[in-house]
Amino acid sequence: MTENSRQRRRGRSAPTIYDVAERAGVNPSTVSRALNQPGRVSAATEARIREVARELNFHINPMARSLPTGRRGTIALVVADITNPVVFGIVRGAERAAAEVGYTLIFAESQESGDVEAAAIERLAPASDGMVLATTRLSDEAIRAVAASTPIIMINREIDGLPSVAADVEPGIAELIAHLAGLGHRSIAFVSGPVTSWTSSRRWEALMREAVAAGLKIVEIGPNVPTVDGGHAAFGRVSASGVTAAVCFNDLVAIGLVKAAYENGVSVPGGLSVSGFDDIFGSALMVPALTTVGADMDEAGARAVRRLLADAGVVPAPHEGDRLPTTLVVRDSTGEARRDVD
Amino acid sequence: MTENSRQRRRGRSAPTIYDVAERAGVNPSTVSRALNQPGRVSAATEARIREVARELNFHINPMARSLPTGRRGTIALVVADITNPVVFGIVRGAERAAAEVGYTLIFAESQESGDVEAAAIERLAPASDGMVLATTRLSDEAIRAVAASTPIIMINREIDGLPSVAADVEPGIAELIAHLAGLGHRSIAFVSGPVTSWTSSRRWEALMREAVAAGLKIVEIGPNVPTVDGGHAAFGRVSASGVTAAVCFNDLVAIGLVKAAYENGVSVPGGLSVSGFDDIFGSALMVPALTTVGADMDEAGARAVRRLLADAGVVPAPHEGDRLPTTLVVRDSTGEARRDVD
DNA sequence: ACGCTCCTGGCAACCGGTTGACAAGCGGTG
DNA sequence: CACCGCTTGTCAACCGGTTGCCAGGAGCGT
Repeated sequence: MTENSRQRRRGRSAPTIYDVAERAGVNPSTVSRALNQPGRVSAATEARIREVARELNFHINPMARSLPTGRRGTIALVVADITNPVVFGIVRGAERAAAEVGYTLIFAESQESGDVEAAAIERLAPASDGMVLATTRLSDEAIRAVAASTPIIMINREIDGLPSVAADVEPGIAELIAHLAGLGHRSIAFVSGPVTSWTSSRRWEALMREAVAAGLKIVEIGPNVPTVDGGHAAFGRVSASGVTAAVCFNDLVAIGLVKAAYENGVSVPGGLSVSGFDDIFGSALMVPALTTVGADMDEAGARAVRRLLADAGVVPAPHEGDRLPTTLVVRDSTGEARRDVD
Repeated sequence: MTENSRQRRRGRSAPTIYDVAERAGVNPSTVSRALNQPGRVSAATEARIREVARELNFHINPMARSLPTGRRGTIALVVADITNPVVFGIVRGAERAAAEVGYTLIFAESQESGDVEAAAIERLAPASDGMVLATTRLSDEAIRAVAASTPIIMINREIDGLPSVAADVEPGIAELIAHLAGLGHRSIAFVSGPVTSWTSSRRWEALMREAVAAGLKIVEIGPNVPTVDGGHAAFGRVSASGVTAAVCFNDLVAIGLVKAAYENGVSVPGGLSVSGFDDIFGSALMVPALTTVGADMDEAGARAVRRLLADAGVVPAPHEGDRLPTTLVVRDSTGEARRDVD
C-alpha cells in the first residue's frame, strides 16, 4: 500500500523527489544528486530531471533536507527592541545578505528582557545555522554559554574571543570633536547611556581621548535611560554644567534634550549645541535637524550574516574587516559656541 | 554498529530523544509521548523523562519533528520595506503573537519589488505554516495563486474571499473631519498616495464621504510618491488650491509637506493645517508635532498571526473582528483655519 | 477465582530527503 | 578478446522525531 498512500498524497501535498523520480524514470537519489551535486549525473539526465521538476512545480522540502545534512538554511536574528531605529538597518542588511544565498532569516525580539532573550535563543538555536545577537541584554557569561553550543556573532558588543561586528567610533568621534572645536566650543558634555551599555562606554572613552587631545574640557553626565525621556530629564544637569555643547549617547537622548532645551527657552544651537549617535530615521526630520555620528547598520547586519555563513562554509570568507566606519553628519543642531564662557 | 555511531554522536551533537530514552530506561516513543501528549504516559514515567531531559539539556529538534507532522512551527512575514515605520509595529506584533505559542517568525523583505517578493514567497512557503503578506506589491491574481497552495493573510489589502486584517479608517477619519471642521476649516485637500495603493483609495473614499457629510469642500491632490519627497513636491499644488488644511496619505508625505511649507514661509498650522496617517515613530518628535490618524499596527500583526495559527488549529479561533479601529491623535500641526477664505 | 476493561509502554513504519558503497555500462587499450 | 578505469545510476541506511497498532499487566466487578 505504499504506492497507494503515495498516490493519495500526490493530490493534496507538495510534490516530492519521489514524484519527480517516477515521472523522469529514475531513482529518487538520482534526482537528489541532479539537483544539488553539479556534474554528478549526466547532463542529459540532469536536464530531464530539472524539466520534470519545473513541470511539477517541485520545491524541495527544507525540513526534510535539513534532517540528514544538519544544515538548516536559516540564520537567526535576535534584537532587543524592533522599534529602536538602529535595529531597522540591521534587520534589513541581515535579511538581504541571507536572501542572497537562499537563506532565510528567523527573527525574535527580546523586548529588552534578558529572560525573554534567553527563551528566544533557546527556541531559535536548534532551528538555525547561526545566530546574530544585536543589542543583546545578556551577560558575558550567558553569551559565552550560548556560543558554546551555537555559532553566534554579536553586533555592537565585544567579548574576548567571540566574533562581533562593531562600529569603529573613532573616526566619527574625531570628526565630531574637530567640528565642535572649530565652532569655538571649549567645554562639552557627554550625556551618557545606561551603565550596562558597552556602546556607551566605548563612545565615552573615545570622546574623552579625542577631546583631551583637542584641548577641550569634557564631562560625563549620566547614566541616563537611552530614550527621549532620558534626554529630556538630563537637561537640568547639562544646563547646570555650563557646557556649550552636549554630545548625547544616541539620537533619542539628543532629541529629548533638544525638546527640554526648547521648553526651557534655550535655543539650539544658539544657546546649546546638541549632537547624537546613530543617525536614526527622524533625526533629519526634526527641527532643528540633528547633527549626529552615524554608521551604516545595513552593512553591520549584512556583515554579521556573511561571517556566520562563511563560518558555516556556505560562502567564502569575506575579506572585509570587522570594524565598521562611522561618519559625522552635520545638520542644524550644532553651531557656534555661545560666548559667555570664553 | 548502530550503537557505536550513536555513541559517537553523543559527544558532539545535541541530545536526541534516543539519548533521553536510554538514560530513562524507556522506549523513544515513550519519550515523545511524555513530552507532548499530556496524560498519555503515567505521571511517574513522565516525571522521570522530564527530569532526564532537563539533565541532558535536551531540546527537541524542530526539523525532525516537522517531517512526520507537517507542522513547521513557523509563520512567515513578508514586508515591502522594513524602514517603513508602519511595518515595525506589524513585525513586533507578529513576532509576539508567534512567540506566545512557541512559534518562530521567519522574515523577508521584498524591497518594493514584485519579483523579489515572489521569490521570497517561494522560499518561505515550504518552510512555514502560514504567511502574512504585509504591504504586498503583488497583483490580485498573483496573491490568489499563492493562497491556493499556502495559507496566507494580508494586512492592509483586501481581496474577495481571502483573509485579511485591515484598519477600519472610518472612525479615525470621522474624528479627523470633525476636528478640522471644529477648527473652522471649510475647504480641505487630500494629498493622496500612489494610484495602485489600495489604502490610499480607501482613505480618500472615506474622507470624501465624511467631508461631504460635514459640509466641507474637499479635493484630491495626487497621485504622489508616498515619501517625504513626495509630500515636499506636492506643496505647490496644495498651496495653489487655496485649501486651509491638507490631509496627507501618510505621515511621511505630511512631513514632506510641512518641510516644504516651512521653506516657503508658510507656517504650520497658522497658514496651513497638515495631518497624516499611521502615527509613525518620529511624527511626535518633529516640530510641529504631527496630527495624525493612527492604528495599532502591533495589533494588526498579532491578529494576522493569530488568525493563521487558529486556521492551523494551534490556537482556538479568536473572537476579535478583522477590522482594526483607528483613532485621531491631535498634536500641533493642525489649528484654526486662516481667515482669508471665509 | 475468573474474565473484562483500561492503562501503559514497546514495536515498527513513516515523513522526504542525503549519501556511502557498489554495480552496470561504456569506450579505450594492449 | 580480456581487461581496465571511468562515468552514471541504484540500493539501502540514516537523520530524529511521531503515531497506529498491539500486548502485557493492573485493577475491578461478580
